[in-house]
Amino acid sequence: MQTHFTIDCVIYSFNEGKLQVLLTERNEYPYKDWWALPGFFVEKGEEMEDAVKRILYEHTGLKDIFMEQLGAFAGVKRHPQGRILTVAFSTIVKYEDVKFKIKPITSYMRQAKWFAIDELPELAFDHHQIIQQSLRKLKDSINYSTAVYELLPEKFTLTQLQQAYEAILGKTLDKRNFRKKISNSGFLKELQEVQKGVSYRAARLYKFDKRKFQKQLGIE
Amino acid sequence: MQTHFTIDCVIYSFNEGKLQVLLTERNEYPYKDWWALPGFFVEKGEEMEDAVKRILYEHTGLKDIFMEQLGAFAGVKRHPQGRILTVAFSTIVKYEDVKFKIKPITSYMRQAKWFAIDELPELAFDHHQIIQQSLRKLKDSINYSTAVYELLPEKFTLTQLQQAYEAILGKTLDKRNFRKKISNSGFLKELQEVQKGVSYRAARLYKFDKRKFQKQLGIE
DNA sequence: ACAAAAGTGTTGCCAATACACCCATGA
DNA sequence: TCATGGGTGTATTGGCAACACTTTTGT
Repeated sequence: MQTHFTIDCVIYSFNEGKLQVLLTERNEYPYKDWWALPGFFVEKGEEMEDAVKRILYEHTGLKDIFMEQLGAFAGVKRHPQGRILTVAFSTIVKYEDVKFKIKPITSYMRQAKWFAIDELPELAFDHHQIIQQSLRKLKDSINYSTAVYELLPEKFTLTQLQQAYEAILGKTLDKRNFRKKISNSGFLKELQEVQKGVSYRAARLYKFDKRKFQKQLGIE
Repeated sequence: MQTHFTIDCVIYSFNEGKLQVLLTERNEYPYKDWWALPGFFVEKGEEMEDAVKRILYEHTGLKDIFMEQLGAFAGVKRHPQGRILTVAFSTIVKYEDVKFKIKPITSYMRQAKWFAIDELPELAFDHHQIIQQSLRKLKDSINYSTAVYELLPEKFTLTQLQQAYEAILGKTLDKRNFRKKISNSGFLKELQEVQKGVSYRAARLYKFDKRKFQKQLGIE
C-alpha cells in the first residue's frame, strides 16, 4: 500500500516575551485561506532529512538548523483527499535571525507569520494537535536540551533567559532560585559586558557554553 | 510523491533476568533468512493504530496492548527496492502471557523468537538502529512510565521488580535504596500472599496499583 | 529624586546515596 | 545446620522552594 508523504515543521521563536510559532496562510485547496504549519511533499528519491532542510529553507531562509523528529501522523481522515502521512519535525530559531527572511517562495501559500503559542488561530488538518504534542515534548525536555538557548541571541541577560524558560513552561519562576540553578549548572559564560540602551541599570550579559553543557550530559 | 508504508514493532519482554526482544526470521527476499523486527505493510484505508494492533496480534496473539510510537524511518536506501517508510512502535508484554502464543501466521516469516537485548543477531534493514533508539527511550522514561510493570506478572516480588529495572537500565541497583524508593512512591499494593515453591524464605508478593500511579502523574 | 530593573542569602525540607547485618525458610 | 535470598535503618549530601530588600543607572 502506498501513501503520500509530507513533512510539517513546527518552528518556534521567541519575541515580545512570548513563545511564537511560524504559520503559513494557505493559498490552495483544501483548507484555502486557513493557517497551517509550513509543510511540503517529500520528493521522490529525496531523503527525509534533506526534505526537512529544504522546507525549512524555503520558509525561513535558514540553513544548517537541526530539526528534531516529533513523529508520524497518518490518520486516514487527516486530509480530505485520503491518507497523507506527515512526519512532523520541530526546531527553534532566533527571532532576530529570521525577522526579515520570512518569505513564502512557493505560490501555494500567501504569507508566513508568527503567532504567540497562546493565541493560535484555527488550524488546517490536524496541525493543532501536532503543535500541542510538540509543545509538551519541549516542556518535558527543557532541562536536558539546548532549546531555551536557541530562543535567545548569542549574548543575553539572565532575565531574558528566565523569560524564555517562562515562555516555554507557561508559568513564572522565582528569580533567585532561577539564578542559583543556572549559575550552579556552570554552562553560562559571564561576559565583561552589559546591556546598552536601557533606561535603567544595565544587566550583565552571558553566553551559553555548549561545550560544558555537552560534557555534563555525557555523564549519564 | 508516494511511498510504501509499513509498521515495525519493537516488542519487549522479560525472561531469565534479561530484557528480551521479539524477532522474526524472514522467509522472503530481500533479507531472506535474516532476523528482523515483526513488521507489515499498512493496508489501504487502514488507520495506522489499527495496523499496529493487527500486526501485534498476528505475531503474538495479544490484543488491547497499547503501543507507543517511536518515530518514522524513511531512508531512501533502507530497503533495496526503494523507499519504504516505516513507523516504529514499541510495547512490552509479559513473557508468561505470550510464551505459547508466538506463532507466525503469515508465510513470509519462518519463526518468531525472543533474543536477549545484549545478544542480538545481525538484523535486516535498519532494524538494529530502530532497536537502539527504542531502548534509549525506554531507559529515559523508566521512572515516568508503567514500562517495568508490563514486564512482570500481575503478582511479583520486590526482587523481581528490581531485576526488571536492572534489565532495562543495564546496571545493578542498591537493594535498600530501591525498596525505599518504591515504598515511598506508594503505588504498590502489598498482598497477603507470598511466593510458593521456592527453596528459601518466601518473598511477599505485590501488585502494581495503576490508579495511584496515574494520580501521581497528574500533579505535573 | 524617582522609576525600573538588577542583583543578592538563608533556611527548611525532601529525595537520593552509601553502606552491612540479621531473619526466615526449605532442603 | 546451612545455604539462599528476604528484609531492614541511619547518616550524609545536594538540590529545590519559599521568601524581601538594597543597588545601580538613566531620565
